[in-house]
Amino acid sequence: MENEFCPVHEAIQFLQEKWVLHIVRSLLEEPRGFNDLSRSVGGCNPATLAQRLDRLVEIGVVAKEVQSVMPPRTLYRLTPAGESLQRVIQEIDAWATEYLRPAESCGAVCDKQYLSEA
Amino acid sequence: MENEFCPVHEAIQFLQEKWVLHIVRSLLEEPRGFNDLSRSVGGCNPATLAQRLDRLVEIGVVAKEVQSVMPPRTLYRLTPAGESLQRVIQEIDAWATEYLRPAESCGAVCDKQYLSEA
DNA sequence: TATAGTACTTGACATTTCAAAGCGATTCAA
DNA sequence: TTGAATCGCTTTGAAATGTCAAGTACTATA
Repeated sequence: MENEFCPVHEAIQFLQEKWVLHIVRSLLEEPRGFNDLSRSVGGCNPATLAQRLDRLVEIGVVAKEVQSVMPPRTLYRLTPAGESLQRVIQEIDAWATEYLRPAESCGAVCDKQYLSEA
Repeated sequence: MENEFCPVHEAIQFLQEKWVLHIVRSLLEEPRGFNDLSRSVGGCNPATLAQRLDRLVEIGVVAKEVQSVMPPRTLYRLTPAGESLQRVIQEIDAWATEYLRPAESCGAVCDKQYLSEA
C-alpha cells in the first residue's frame, strides 16, 4: 500500500482543495473571466482564487486565455480533462438532491445541513 | 441565485472538507476503528480526524458504534447515505485512472501530479 | 470628469491543520 | 511480573492555509 501509485488518492487529494470543485462546476457552465468566476463561485477571495487557478492550470484541468493585457481581459476555460470532471459533479449532484435537505437558507448561512431520512 | 437552496453547492462544500473523501473511501472498504481508519487514510492527524468524524456523524454519513468504552473499541461505518457516495468515488476513480499520471512515487511525495496528454 | 469594471497583488489577520505527547486501561509477550 | 503495544481519543503550541480590505494600473461608459 506504500509504493504503488494510487490515482484515486491523488485525485481526492487534489479535488478536496478548497474551492476546486466549485470552480470546476462554474466553468462547466461556461468559460469565465476572473471576477465573473469569483462572483459565480461565491465567497472565494481573490488571493485564494488566483492561487487555485494557477494550480488548476498547472495540473491541466483549466486553460488560461489572456485576450488582452491592458485593458485586462482573461478567460478561464476547462480543458478536456477538466470537462470530464462533469461526471463527478453529476454524481455529487445526484447524491445531493437525494440526500441533502435544506437547513435554513443557502447563500448566507451554509454551515449546517442535514440529510433526509430516507 | 441567492435565496434558493442549492444541494450541489452544499454537497461540494461538505465534500471538499479536508479528509472527508478519504475517510469515506476508506469506510467503503469496511467499517473501521479510529486508529485503523487513521492509518488507512494516511496523514490525517487525530485531532482533525476526530473532528471530521464528529461532523460526518452529525451530517448522517457515518454511524459511530461504541462497542466498549474500556478497553476502548469503536467502529465507524457508513450509513446508507454514506454508502451511496460510492458512486461519486467511482467517478473520481474513473477520472483519475484516465487522466492522472504517476509523478514519482505515491506515499511519500504527493505534491505533484500531472495529467496524461490524451 | 467621475464611476465602475478588468485582473489581480499585497500585507495584516483569523482559522485550520499539524506533529508530538500523553491518558487510563487492557492485552500480550518475555 | 514486568514491560511494551494497542485502543480511542485530547491537549498543546506552532506552522500552514485561507480571508479580508485595500490598492494598482488602466479602460470604458456615463
